[in-house]
Amino acid sequence: MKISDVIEQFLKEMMEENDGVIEIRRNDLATQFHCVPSQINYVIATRFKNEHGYAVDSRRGGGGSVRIRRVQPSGGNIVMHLVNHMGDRVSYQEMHFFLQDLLSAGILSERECKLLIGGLSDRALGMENPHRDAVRARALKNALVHLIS
Amino acid sequence: MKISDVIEQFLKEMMEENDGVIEIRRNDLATQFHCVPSQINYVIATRFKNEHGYAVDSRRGGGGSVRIRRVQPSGGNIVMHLVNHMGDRVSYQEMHFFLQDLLSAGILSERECKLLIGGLSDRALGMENPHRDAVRARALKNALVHLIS
DNA sequence: ATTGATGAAAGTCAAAGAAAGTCAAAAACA
DNA sequence: TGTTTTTGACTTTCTTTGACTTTCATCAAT
Repeated sequence: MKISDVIEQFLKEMMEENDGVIEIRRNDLATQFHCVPSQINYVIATRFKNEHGYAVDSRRGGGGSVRIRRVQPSGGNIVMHLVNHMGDRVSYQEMHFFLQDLLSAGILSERECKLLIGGLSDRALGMENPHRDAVRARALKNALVHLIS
Repeated sequence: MKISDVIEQFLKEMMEENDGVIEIRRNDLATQFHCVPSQINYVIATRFKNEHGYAVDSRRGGGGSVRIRRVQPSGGNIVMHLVNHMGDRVSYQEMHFFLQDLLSAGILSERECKLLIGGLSDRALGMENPHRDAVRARALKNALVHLIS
């Protein structure tokens, strides 16, 4: 049994018992499983992607930690369907279509769409393509999964 | 829970109950929370910045103290006030502080904050600093301005 | 009334500490 | 062989600590 699988299993069980949210200290977990800390990053990067329905955020520095949340079963399926059909580049136009869908499905409000349209416009992101559309894709997925988890 | 966060919380609650003005003795506060006095300076420097709507002034010497007060942005437009004072680089942590401001001012909902926190996290943006904080600053400003226009 | 000493505040700044992140080489596996 | 996993050296971010500095008030001596 691979250590990565063991850690993945452990985290997912922990999440089951915990309403879909866990908060861990990377170094503690590494100690617990006798592996290097960056192994935890590997597990998170490969097993807890947005596309799988997980939102991750973390803080560095003293008192820092990593939090992982799972999408809520209710209402999550439409969003996850979109997230999984998004690909890893999303143009501004495409984003509009996605947001239109979510708006008419009643999942996002008009204000919420506005925030994303403003924040993830070409002007806001600033960089050139293809980088820009890649950043937008990641940002949009993260935003949506974060919202419903 | 970090001691800095505890102190921040304490001061903000105190300010709530006190009409937006508090006056503290740095050394007493440090004693009360079992930390060094300069920790108080750290909390004030990171959590009570001007751009978050606080004004700090202090007197040294015998009988000295620190006064912190909430400043209402004149003209009433809190969003524009924040956007104008944001600077052209915003860290993830700073964004949290800004969003907290907007949340407690009743300008953004919790969902709207979640969208931005997820969409503009380090993970979502992907690139390295200093570029990352610059993109986040632009994106956040654009999102907020777009929202109110 | 001026000066000077003393002590009581707060301020500054950089080092140390505490976390997480990155990246690519090495190893294991299919 | 090509992909996935493991490892570890190095980096970044944030917090805590403490030595040193500056400012102010008071009081005693001129």
